[in-house]
This record gives sequence, C-alpha cells and structure tokens, in this order.
Amino acid sequence: MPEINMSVTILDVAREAGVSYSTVSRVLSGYEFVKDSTRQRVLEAVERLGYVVNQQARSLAGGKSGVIGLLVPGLDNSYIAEIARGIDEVLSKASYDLLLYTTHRTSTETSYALKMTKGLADGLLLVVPLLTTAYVETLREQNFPYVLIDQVDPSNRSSVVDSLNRQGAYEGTQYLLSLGHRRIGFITGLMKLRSAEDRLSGYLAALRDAGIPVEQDLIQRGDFWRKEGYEAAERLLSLSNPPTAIFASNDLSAFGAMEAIRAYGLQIPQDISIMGFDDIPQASLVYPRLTTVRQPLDEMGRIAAQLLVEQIENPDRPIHHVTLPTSLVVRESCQPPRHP
Amino acid sequence: MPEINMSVTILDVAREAGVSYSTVSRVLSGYEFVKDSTRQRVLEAVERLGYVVNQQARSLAGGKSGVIGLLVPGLDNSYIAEIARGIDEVLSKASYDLLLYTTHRTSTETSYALKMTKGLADGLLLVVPLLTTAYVETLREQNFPYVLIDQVDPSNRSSVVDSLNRQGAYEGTQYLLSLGHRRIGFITGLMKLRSAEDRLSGYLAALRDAGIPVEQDLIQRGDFWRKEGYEAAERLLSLSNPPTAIFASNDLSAFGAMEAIRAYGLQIPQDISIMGFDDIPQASLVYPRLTTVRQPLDEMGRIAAQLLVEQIENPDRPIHHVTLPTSLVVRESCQPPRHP
DNA sequence: AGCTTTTTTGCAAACGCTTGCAAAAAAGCA
DNA sequence: TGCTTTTTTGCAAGCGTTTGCAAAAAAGCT
Repeated sequence: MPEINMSVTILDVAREAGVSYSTVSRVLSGYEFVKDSTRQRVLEAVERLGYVVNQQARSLAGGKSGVIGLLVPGLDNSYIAEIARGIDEVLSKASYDLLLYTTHRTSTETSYALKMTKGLADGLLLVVPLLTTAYVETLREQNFPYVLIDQVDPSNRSSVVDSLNRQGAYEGTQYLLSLGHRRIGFITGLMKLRSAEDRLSGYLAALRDAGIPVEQDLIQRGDFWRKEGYEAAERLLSLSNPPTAIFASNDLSAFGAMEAIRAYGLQIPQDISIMGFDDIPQASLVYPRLTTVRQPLDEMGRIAAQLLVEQIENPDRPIHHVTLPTSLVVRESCQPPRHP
Repeated sequence: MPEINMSVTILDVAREAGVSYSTVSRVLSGYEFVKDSTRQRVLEAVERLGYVVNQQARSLAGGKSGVIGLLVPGLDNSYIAEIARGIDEVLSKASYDLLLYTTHRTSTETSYALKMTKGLADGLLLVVPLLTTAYVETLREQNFPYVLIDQVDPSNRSSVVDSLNRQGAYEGTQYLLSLGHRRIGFITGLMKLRSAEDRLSGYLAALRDAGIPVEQDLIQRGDFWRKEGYEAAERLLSLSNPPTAIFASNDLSAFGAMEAIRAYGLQIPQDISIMGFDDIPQASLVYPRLTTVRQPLDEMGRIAAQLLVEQIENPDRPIHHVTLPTSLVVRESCQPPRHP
C-alpha cells in the first residue's frame, strides 16, 4: 500500500473506483451532486493508490491552483518575515498555499509577477513593489487579483494596505522633541517609495509645528538598508554641529546608524539618541533596545491576505485602501540630550 | 503594440508568423533545425504580440519548468537568507528561477515537496528538512533531483551539503577553554537534527580532550530558536554554580541567551562570555558583537545549487556529500573569566 | 538530371485535469 | 402507474504546450 505514488493519475483512481475520471474530479472538488457511496469509493481509491493531483494540469484545465503568490524584494529583512506571518495565518485558514518569490534582482519583479498570473497562482500579494506602473496595469487589465502592501498605486486603482507613515514619523519626531532634542538628524528611506516620502514629511511637519527651522544637512539619504544607514549616520556625525538624536526611516537603517555611532566612539543613548521605524523583532534584540515607531506588520499581512482572498472569491468586489495606525514603542535608545 | 499580453497563446504567434505552433515551440526551445529566417519571423511575432509562455502547459506537455524549488523551515532567520543568497547566485547564472516554499507548519513539508515534483519545479533544495525519511524516499524512487542542505540522509543515498559542525563546536569550545573558562554552559539545537548532535558532540569531545569532566547541568536543551535560547540560558544562570561562559548551538539561541544574561543584571563579556554558531549578519550587529563559529552559509547554498543543476542535467550523476569547513570568528562577546 | 542525404516543417497525439451538456437514474407527486 | 423534476454520471471537448514521426524541401554528390 503506497502512502504516496507520484505516477498515479486521475485515470488510475477512476479505474480503481469504477467510475469515470470526471466523477473523481467532481469528488475532489467537492461538487455537491455526487452520491455519498460513490464519493466514499473514490476517496478510498485515492488513499489506496496514493494519488497526488497534478497542479499544472489542474490549472491548465481551468481549475484554481489554490496558491497565492507573494512577491517580496528580498529575504534578509525581518520586516518581510513579519508580514509573511500575518499573511500565512489568513491563507492557511482559507486553505491557500503561499508561494514566495524573491526579487532581490529588480529585473525579475515584472517577469515573476507575470509568470504567476498564468495559472501558477490565483492571486498576488506585492510587498513594497518598486515597479508598480509597468505590470500592475497589466494585472488590472487581465482582472488578475492582487493587493499592494506598503506601497500605493499612483493611479489609485489598486487595493492597498499600508500604515500611517506620516503620522508615525510626526509622533516619533515629537517624542524626540519632547525629550528636549532640537537637532534631530533624519535618515530617509528609498525616496521613490511612498512610505519614505511620508516619513520624511511627518518629520518635517513635526519640526515646523514646533517652530524649529529645517536644516538640510540634518537630512541624509538612505535606502532602508543597514549599510546606507551606517553611511548616512557617518555623514550626520561628521557635521560641525552634529545632531543630538537620529531618527532613521526604518529599523534596519537605525541598526546601521547605531554601528556608526559606536565606531565614532559615542554611546547610545548617553551621547546620541536613536530611533527607528517598523519595530521588527531585532529592535528589541539590539542593545540598548531600540525605541521605534511600530507598524503592525503582521496585521498588514493579515488584512492584505483577507482583501485578496475576498477579491478572488468575489471578483466584482471594489478596491479597498486600508491604512493602519502606527504607535510609538519607547525602549532604551533615547534620552534627553546632554546639553539642553 | 502591447509590451505584454497575457491572453496571447502560441497559436496566435504561429498565425502571426505564418508557421505552425510546433515551429514556434521549436524556436523558443532553441532547437537547431529551424531556418534562420523562420526563427527571425517567429521572434518578431512574439515581440509584436507580447507573448508570455504558459508555464503550466509547458510543464504538462513534458518541458522543463526552469524552476528550482527551495523548501525552508521558516523565514525569520537570516541563516536561510544567507543560504538563499548563494543558491540564487548560481541559479541565476544557470537561468533557473528560484521558487521558495516555507514550511513553518511542519505538516506542509511533505505536501509542498511532493507538489513540487509534479512539474512545478525541475529540482528541489531542502534546507534543514525535518521529515527526511517520509518523502525523500519517494523523491528518490521517482528519480526527482534534490539536494539536502545541513541535514544528512540516514540511508546515505542523497546528495548533501553540510559543514564540519562537530569540528567547529570542538574549536569553539577549545577557544573558550583557552581563555580560561572551565565551566562552559552549552545550549543545544533541536536534537532530532544531525547538526545539533554534531555540535554537542564537538563540545563534549573538547571537554574530554582537555580532561574536564562533563557536567550534565551545564548542557541545556534548545531548539535553535531565540526564545528557547533565552530559557536555556535562564536555567544555566540559575544554577548554584553557574557557568562563566555559554556556548549556544546557533546565533539565534545566543541572542536569546544574551537577553537572559542582561535580564539577570549581568554584563557581557565581563560577567559571562557568550558564543554562537553560524555567523549570520546579526552576529556583528548585536552589542557586544558576537564571537561565533562561522558556517559558510552562502557557499553551502552555492554548492548545493551547483550539485542540483548538475544532477538535473546529468541524471546518471552519482550522489555527492560535500562538507565545508567552519571557522572561528572572534569578536567582543568573550573574554577570560573573572576568577580563573 | 537523378539519386541520396540532410534540413525543415506540419500533423497528430499526448500530457492530466476541468467542465458543459445530455443521457440515465432516482425521487417526488398526483 | 405515469409524468415531472431532481440528482447523478459519463462523454467529449478543451486548456496551451511539447515532441515523435513522416512528408516536403533543400542541399550535396555523381
């Protein structure tokens, strides 16, 4: 009795159960008009023979693959893992498999997305996609279900899940101001992404509302990755009048900045305070533990997956834009400046 | 002129180019006996119509998918990202796409692996699989190409890439001994995995060779994850005669132990030294930076991908077992004990 | 120019499944 | 019991591609 036999086809099951292969197909798809005794016979034959469906054939023949594609920019960022966790929670309940494609080479983003629309996946979740205009239009034209996560669609015709980036950065900056910091360095994210823009905008708004003039030297370019965060922090620290605090656009950049601060022989938070954005698990792992603006990443994943599943099951469903609140998580990386 | 049109099939291209669809297929697969002018005509039609192949149909009809499946236990561990990086480097050169399946729910490991054998992928890379006996036998019987990474096959009939776990742990323990530590706590990995066994074995061998008796209380169970590392360290620290150093079976466990040490009000490395295993990127990010035994993770991925690609292209190729050396990376988390 | 060999191409079958339609069987009703 | 409606099932076509085989065309040789 084989547990699993890869060479068994639906024809073998049909023969074993004494029915047509279309009846086998109907049993497996849960079609209601199948006699119970027939269903039983088929299921027993499936088990006896160790039948595994050929997903390719099923997709080609018009069935649903039962797979959701998740397109992420890379793996070495817990931000992705946190979102994926929320996604997986919803998808497992809805009996979908999650298929992950990484696009650390940007050129693959389009080709992967389009590959997935050809029967490989029933829908697509796009995490911080860079090239939205190129293929999202194609996805929409083909009525292929997709949801954008932490990135907006300039044409406002996509379902999107993101968070209050601007508000979060505003509050984070306010917190640093409330500690007495007046020279607050800011490390941007990748500025072609809307989240990076919004976070910078929140920082600028908080300064303006506090009547503090913006100093361009205190704003340094980053790209959301640690290495650029290190370099941006270096530039901030080498100013003739360096900041007393640094607000990095995400936790990874903050980690890089922390390294630069230490390489400068300075102490966190005694000499310079540091704040991040995201609250990935490592934020509470580094020492001192990072004060950060929290994005509910797993909830973002959850909601995106729900939107997508609903869209697949109700294709006429209107698009949604869900924006989640951020919250400030105060840990040990910030304190009042040495000289007020 | 559409850039990409998802609804174009090979029939449309054939019509547009004035040839049969089998000629189109031959052109796309690089078959040598096609007239150059015909080839040109077909390629222009492909471009003009924005044709994208249906991968499902291609797989079903007997073609290669050009996809390698990567089965990993979870995403929130940079160990995986590092291995994936090496894999991706080789696969992109060999023009294979990488398809990642996560199995944080163990029950999906078997079903994902078997799904992939049905035309979805041309080969499979299995990273620290837990359930090797159940389906690896099936993969082998079906002559489906696969390589195990950082896990052995008890039957010794699989291609495997791993590292000198025992030797690495031996040298790590020796290093702590050379600093003067005589009470060295050890946090195990998940003991059903060979790497966990080997690392414990290396620790024990180093103690034995140094003539130091093994104390069972100094060996605490972990599972390679941070939380268990925290708890194992708590147990070590609450001993009446606690260790002066802790050797954790992997970096994640070491991070958890670092947290426990701090929660105990102790300082690293002044009060207690800590060592990990893997050298994931975070090891040089935590403070103090972690001394650890380095596994060349990206090289493991590279070699595994090479073995797999070669196996796919030469099915008669014999199995290989490649074991890579580890190396000690001394950073700032260890120093001689306070009282020799 | 005719014959042989090589190149080129289309036909047809196949891959493993889903599903519309119609026929057969069963159930319900008067 | 006969008629109507509902349930159950198999037939046949199709999905989009690959590939073996044979026919047609071209090239090579005498």
